[in-house]
Amino acid sequence: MSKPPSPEPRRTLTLRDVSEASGVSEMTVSRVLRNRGDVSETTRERVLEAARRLGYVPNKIAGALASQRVNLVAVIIPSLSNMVFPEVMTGISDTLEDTGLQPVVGVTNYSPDREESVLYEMLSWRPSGVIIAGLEHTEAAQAMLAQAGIPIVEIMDIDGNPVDSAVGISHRRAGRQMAEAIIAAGYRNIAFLGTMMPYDHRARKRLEGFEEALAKAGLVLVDREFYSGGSALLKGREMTEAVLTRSPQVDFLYYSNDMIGAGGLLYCLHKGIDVPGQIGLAGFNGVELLDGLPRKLATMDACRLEIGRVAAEIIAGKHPSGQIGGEVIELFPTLQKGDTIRG
Amino acid sequence: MSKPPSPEPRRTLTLRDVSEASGVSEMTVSRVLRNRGDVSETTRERVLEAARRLGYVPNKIAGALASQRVNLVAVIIPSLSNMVFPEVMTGISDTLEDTGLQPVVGVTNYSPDREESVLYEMLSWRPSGVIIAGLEHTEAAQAMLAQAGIPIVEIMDIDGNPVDSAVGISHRRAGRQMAEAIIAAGYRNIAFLGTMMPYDHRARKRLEGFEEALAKAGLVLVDREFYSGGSALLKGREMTEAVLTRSPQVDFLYYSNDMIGAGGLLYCLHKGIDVPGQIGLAGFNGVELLDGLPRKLATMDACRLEIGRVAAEIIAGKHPSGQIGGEVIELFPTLQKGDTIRG
DNA sequence: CTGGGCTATGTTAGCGGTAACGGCAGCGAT
DNA sequence: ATCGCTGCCGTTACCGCTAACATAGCCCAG
Repeated sequence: MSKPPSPEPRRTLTLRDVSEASGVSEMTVSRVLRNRGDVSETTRERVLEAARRLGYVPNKIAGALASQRVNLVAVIIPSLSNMVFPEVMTGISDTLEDTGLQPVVGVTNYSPDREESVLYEMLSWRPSGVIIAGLEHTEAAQAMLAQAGIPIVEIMDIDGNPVDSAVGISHRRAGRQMAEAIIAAGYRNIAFLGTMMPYDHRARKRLEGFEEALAKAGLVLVDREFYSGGSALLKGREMTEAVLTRSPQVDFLYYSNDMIGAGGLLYCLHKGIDVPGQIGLAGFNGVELLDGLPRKLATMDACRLEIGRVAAEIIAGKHPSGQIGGEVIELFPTLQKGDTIRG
Repeated sequence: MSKPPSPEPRRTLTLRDVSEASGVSEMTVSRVLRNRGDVSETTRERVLEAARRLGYVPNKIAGALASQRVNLVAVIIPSLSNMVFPEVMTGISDTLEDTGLQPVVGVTNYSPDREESVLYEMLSWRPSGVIIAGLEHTEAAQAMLAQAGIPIVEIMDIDGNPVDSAVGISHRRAGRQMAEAIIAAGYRNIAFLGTMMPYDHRARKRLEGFEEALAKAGLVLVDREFYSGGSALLKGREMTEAVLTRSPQVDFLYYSNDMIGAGGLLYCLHKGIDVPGQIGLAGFNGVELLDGLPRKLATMDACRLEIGRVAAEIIAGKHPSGQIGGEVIELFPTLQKGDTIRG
């Protein structure tokens, strides 16, 4: 593989190279490249031409050290492979787009220890802000966030005490609302199917809110089934089969996410079960995927895009509230009954 | 929101703070914190204790500038919201895990210009390597890659000329193979349904290979349908309906990805079409999702995890081939006939 | 023609670390 | 006693860039 005939892969270029090539001081080159300060049009062009010709790429490491400013925003999330966080990312990226800030993602795989170390790693690059999923962190992580001296936004969830700002929905309330809708529709033998991950606090809170509302109506879950890992769609089928076999009296299945709910829905339809007459179904997240299903699954959207958008606005200091930090912004998901809750 | 009662949000800590707190030189602190060089056990502990107590987080910006070493690997991909790149990311992360290297993702949304600017931005942080999707880049991007002086790995595709190394599959060959299997199964009236994105070169190459094999058998596509954006599952349904309405003679539908293929499959099953008797279906990617479908869609896995793994190994300099760079590693996807190709 | 206020550019001093080298005990071998 | 180690730690000189200030023309009011 012969590389293109570059004269010599010489050491990487610096401002000095550009300054020499264009006959001005390094400072002037720096000013041109950052569009800062006054530079005459003719020098500007001479400098730009030289930079382009040499293929100069500025060294942000040196720049950041000198200016004590870093245009990075640390974004720490549990996973990229479900449908929810990529959409949050989209909201963040879109909003950051024209602020000069850039998101840098770290993935924790729902592990608190990994979260701690990812956070440490990212903070060591001195970002201008942190967006981090959830309100539950290790003690050390909490301390780092509190001491960082930069805006912190905890996203997705507001049931707890944020370090600084928070943007999200109340999962407890979401669980409650869904339970109320289900009860109102006349279902009484309700089962829960969800993830077992010990650290998915938001799924846990939804379940808590759900059971709370059931209790208020004098009901308890008739059955529950948990899973971890694997193809969510397939797991949804399997779990549904397991529950329906074990507890034939069940008339409603509440899933902790849409993906397994979709699996359950496909299973029920395949089995010829009357949905929502005989059995009702509901999921959580409001993922786009559902639009393509034979029947629309009842769900609640989690305001993912909006969460990303608002979090980014807070970091960029352009949130309408105008506050400096320490705000808790609650968003309100809407319940979409779809075709799988009767009434 | 009162913060925890930290005595004073004082300026951020430096090595000097730790060195004063532990009564040794900054250099020694640096050595302890990096586990490098000889330090007596007692001083090491004194330093660590002080660092922990103060909550010191090293400044990698300064460190990187001084040492001319950055433990970041730039990963530049078109999207995070389909199922393919997250899995590549997983392969990369897993492999980088114990090398001290850290991936940093940039997303281009399939836009060459955005790719160029993301690349520029990332190179300005002087990463130790670049993993970038595809072989097609703007001229400027090509130049930057060639000049960067660090290992570059272009992933997913090997039908073209890599700047340095490449890891991927031949999409042209993949398209050909699928066509051959379809023809061998006796289908003759074949339609293509896929993405319209002008910059999805890999989908384009698959289609090219596909048509090439058809031609060799004296066949041409009976129909074709393109889309962009929206819920892939839903689009799959809609496109399938459109094609079947327009060209009732069609007996095979080749989709450019599994997601729209799944939508098509659900549509066909819903319409009571005999699959694979009356109509056969095939997708591409081998996503886990398919496992949960009522019938398994024929597909070809794209070796996503493996691609990520190998790319990361090359960057980390621990690929078995032992070469320094400039290698092209072709992986071979396997065709899974599933339940949607007869025979 | 002179001082003040531009504008366009250069100079100086770090930013917070680390590479490279230097120094100095302590200690066994000669 | 001398030498040469090795183990531990400090000093010095940057890394490549930018904030802050200094400087040099230049124009115009007084």
